[in-house]
Amino acid sequence: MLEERQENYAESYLYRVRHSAAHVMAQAVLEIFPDGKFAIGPPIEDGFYYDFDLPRPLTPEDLEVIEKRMREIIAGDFEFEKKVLEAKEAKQIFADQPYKLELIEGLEEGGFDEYGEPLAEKPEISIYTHDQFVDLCRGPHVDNTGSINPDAIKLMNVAGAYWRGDENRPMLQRIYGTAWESADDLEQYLWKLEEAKKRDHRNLGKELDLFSVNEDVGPGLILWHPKGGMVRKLAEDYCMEVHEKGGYDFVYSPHIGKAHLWETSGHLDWYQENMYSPLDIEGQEYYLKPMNCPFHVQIYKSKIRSYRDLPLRFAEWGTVYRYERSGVLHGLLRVRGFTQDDAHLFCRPDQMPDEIDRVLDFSLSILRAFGFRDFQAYLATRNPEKAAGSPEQWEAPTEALRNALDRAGIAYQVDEGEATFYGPKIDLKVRDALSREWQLTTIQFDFTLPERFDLAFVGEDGQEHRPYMIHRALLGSMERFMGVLIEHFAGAFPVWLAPTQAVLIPIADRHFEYAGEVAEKLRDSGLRVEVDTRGERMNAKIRDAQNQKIPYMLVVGDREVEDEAVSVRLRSEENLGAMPLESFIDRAKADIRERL
RNA sequence: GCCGACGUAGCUCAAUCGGCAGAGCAACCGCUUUGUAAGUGGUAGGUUAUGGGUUCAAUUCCCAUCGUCGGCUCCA
Repeated sequence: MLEERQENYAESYLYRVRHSAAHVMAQAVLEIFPDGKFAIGPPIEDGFYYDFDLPRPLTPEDLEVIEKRMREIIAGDFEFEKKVLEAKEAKQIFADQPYKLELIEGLEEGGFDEYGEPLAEKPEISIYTHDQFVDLCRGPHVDNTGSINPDAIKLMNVAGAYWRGDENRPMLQRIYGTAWESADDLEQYLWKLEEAKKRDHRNLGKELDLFSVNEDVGPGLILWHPKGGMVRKLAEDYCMEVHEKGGYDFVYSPHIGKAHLWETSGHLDWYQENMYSPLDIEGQEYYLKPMNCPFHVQIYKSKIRSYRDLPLRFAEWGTVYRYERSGVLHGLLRVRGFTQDDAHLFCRPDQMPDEIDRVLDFSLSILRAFGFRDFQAYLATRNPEKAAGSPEQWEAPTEALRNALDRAGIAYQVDEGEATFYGPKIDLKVRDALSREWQLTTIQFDFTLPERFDLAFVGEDGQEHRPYMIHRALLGSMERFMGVLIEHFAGAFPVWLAPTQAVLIPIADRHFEYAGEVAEKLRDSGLRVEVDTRGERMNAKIRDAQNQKIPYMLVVGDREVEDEAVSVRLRSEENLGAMPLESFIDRAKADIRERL
């Protein structure tokens, strides 16, 4: 599905518009900085960029000047002319452009296009010219610069980017721009960005008092406040309940473990750069756990396992700590300490396909319960360059993963050779309300740990056999998942997850007593209720409850006291009017049951 | 980590050329007793992120550190 979309995009008119806009921008930039060097400038989702090596950092004012000049070039209606030439000729044209020369050399050798992407066959070398500007480019472009709509382009921002994405190469300045066919499209896109900003979980986290990060605690470490803590608890309660029903056993493990454990598991070999420095305890080195697997493996190993015991499913909401470079931290989505809804499945080879089916279905049903409908899966297969075990060992699990995906009937793509060395995996992404993709679930085979820890079960034949081990996290991490939930619902959690489900709004002081009684009754029937006893007017209380995205606002005044009723207003602004308390309770319970 | 921008009251933001640090909201104390998105008056709130430097004088200029944001790279 996604792949198709991308293929279509590359052939679309809009793609050519954006590609052309990138060239126009490069011309404008190089007119301002005649000695500037330019690198690559492809269309991307929603726009384009171009990388430059310039004598000074660009400012927002520069962008305005560049954008203005772009409109002049567009108005000039210059033709885009393509010319195919020999590498030698191309090198002469770009003699003082080192990045272009490097690209030409790459093209000459074949194997890579001008964006550094691998190619099947050796490409031709071509240039595109418009006005006075020449760029190495395979196209395609629009016919004339005039085909770009000057009212539908906008330069967005400047950011650093390494040449060829390699941190050992020079840091270039990347200008991001967006381009559309019509001014309306541009406006709509900018609106969507605004909308995304309003939903930003970092802002909502503050406004709804869900969580914070504190400078003194440390970057990438989350403090859950009571409201956010409640949402998280509710999410965890639900998941734990279905895990128990789904045949999982709950285990708990410590936050630290001896160096020897991590040596055995191999983490100190291949994961150490993501691990924090060891603690010294009585002369022994202990590491904060970056993963839960070794502990679960040790629980497996705590006694002799029979084939009759399998499958074993050990689940733990396990908090792990991973070193992330300071620049990549991002709200709840990328943190240094987080809690995985982790589990490890140990099974016999004959049970493996069924286990895979089960866990994939399980994941989908949980994600659906949280309101996600649109899924995209990625099957990562063996990378011959770095893979534990033999190709034959990989076959059955890879097939099982593929079959499970076919049976589940969800869109998936195969990422050939993208697996980690220790086994094939499925990653599951969900699409949110703004149709952005978020990776949540991961289901990974592990060929290495059963070997390293010498895991075994006694078979029917009385002999020792090696179990399969599958690592899986469904929501991924609670922190990241909460961030995704906040953005998906724009903070308006479904009733079953809302930290406060109803707020009672007494109109005057004399209604406080009745409001308190109603609140007690609602709490008795399991609802999470607050009473707003501030000396504010009803209008102000409604406004605040609305901003807090509380599902039900229950106004009580003289009439309601008289009738033993509540007047129900929904956060959708719908006013349901007065109803008997029992009717409201029924309504709320139905909404909760339906997960609305 | 790297490139760039930024850091002022709990929050959102002002402060002209270097010249007494301010507003709205929130909080607190009053008045108001309210019928579906902000009633009203007052009070309090600051080592301008931290440390150093330049200057008669620094929120403002310089340096370092910490942190935040947009990207690169990586990823649950």
